[in-house]
Amino acid sequence: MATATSSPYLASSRILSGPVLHSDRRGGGMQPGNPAVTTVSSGYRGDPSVKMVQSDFMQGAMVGGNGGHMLSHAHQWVTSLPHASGSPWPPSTQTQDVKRNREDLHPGSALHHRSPHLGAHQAHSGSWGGSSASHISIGEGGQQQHQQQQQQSLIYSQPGGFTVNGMLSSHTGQSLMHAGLVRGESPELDHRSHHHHHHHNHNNHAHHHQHHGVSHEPHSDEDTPTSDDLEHFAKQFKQRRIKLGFTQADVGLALGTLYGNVFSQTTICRFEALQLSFKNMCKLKPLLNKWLEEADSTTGSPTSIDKIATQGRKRKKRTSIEVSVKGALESHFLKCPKPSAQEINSLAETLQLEKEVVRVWFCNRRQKEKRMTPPGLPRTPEDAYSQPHHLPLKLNNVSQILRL
DNA sequence: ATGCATGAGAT
DNA sequence: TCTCATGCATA
Repeated sequence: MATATSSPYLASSRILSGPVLHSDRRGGGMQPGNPAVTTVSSGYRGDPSVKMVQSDFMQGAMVGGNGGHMLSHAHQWVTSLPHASGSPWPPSTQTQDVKRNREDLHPGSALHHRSPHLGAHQAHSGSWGGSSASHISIGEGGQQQHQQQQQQSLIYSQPGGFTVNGMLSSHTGQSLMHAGLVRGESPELDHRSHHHHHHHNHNNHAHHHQHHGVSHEPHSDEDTPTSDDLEHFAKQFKQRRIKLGFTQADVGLALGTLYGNVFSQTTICRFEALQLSFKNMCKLKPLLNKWLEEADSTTGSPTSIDKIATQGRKRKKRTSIEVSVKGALESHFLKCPKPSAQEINSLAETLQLEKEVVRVWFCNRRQKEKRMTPPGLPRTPEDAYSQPHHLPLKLNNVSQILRL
């Protein structure tokens, strides 16, 4: 495999369609001594224009240790033999260029039909002032993180009208009736009032909506859902989405046309799998909820959105790190999740990886640690018991809550 | 479904 | 530089 062929990042070639090549897995092991391979690809990146508002809430420190119980993560990196191959990409200068455009192009949109029925919406009351937080000890291993960054973005709600792709706004007044009538579920969500009162707060945008007295449920968006709400919603969402015959990618695109925010299949997938940070989950939920309402209220229509060509930007090829190397990285991570630049350098040398690759690996590893769901999230309650390790989720959120 | 990557913002 | 939100490219 001629991997690595061309320059690592070609800056100017906008290869539209040519899948340049991909090779990555070593097949025969050429190039001994190379722990990682990289594949070439051309990519584009795009559309920096979207952002959304989000309340910057907690973010927190996560960790594994906690008072509850174990926290060691089990992971499964096997030590397999290293295949060697790949090629190191030369230190190219990456000049960046800006580009904006949308990415992703794919015509397909599923237009299956959807069955009219049910609606799921969440009803949680809202603040989770009393959610399950209480006392957990965080911290350990390493350091405390404190950080909380908030990014603000704006909200875009398209002013009504235009219905993209055929979906006319024919929502049958669902907006009004949701929580109230529909929804035949809500097993165990919301309020698990524990003790404690936290005021979450500090959000820049104050939103206080007036409650009109009754029946109307609080707009399901806008209030901070509890982890259970999110969990429940995600599940419900996935189920509906599938029934309606949409793919994760379809949803991502639809969100773009509907609200101006395009999301990739990846993001939708992560949402469903609760693999996003709590804050991120909260941000996306309203949008997805809206899409859901639109989707099941619309009666058959093609979702067509054309995609414009994308212009290209170069993306560094993805480095494929060998299992054994990953194992080494993992070990180090356990010892020190936040290695200094120096440590990164030496590690990189030892492992024969680009320093940047190592740095990014740690960043990603840390991020992973912060997700809502631990690596092998028990899919069923039963599994929860059978699986000793991993925090039963939600615990993670607690830490976030505690943060503030 | 995920691994590695990019970038904006906060430090 | 890190964190965080996101996504291309992959398996």
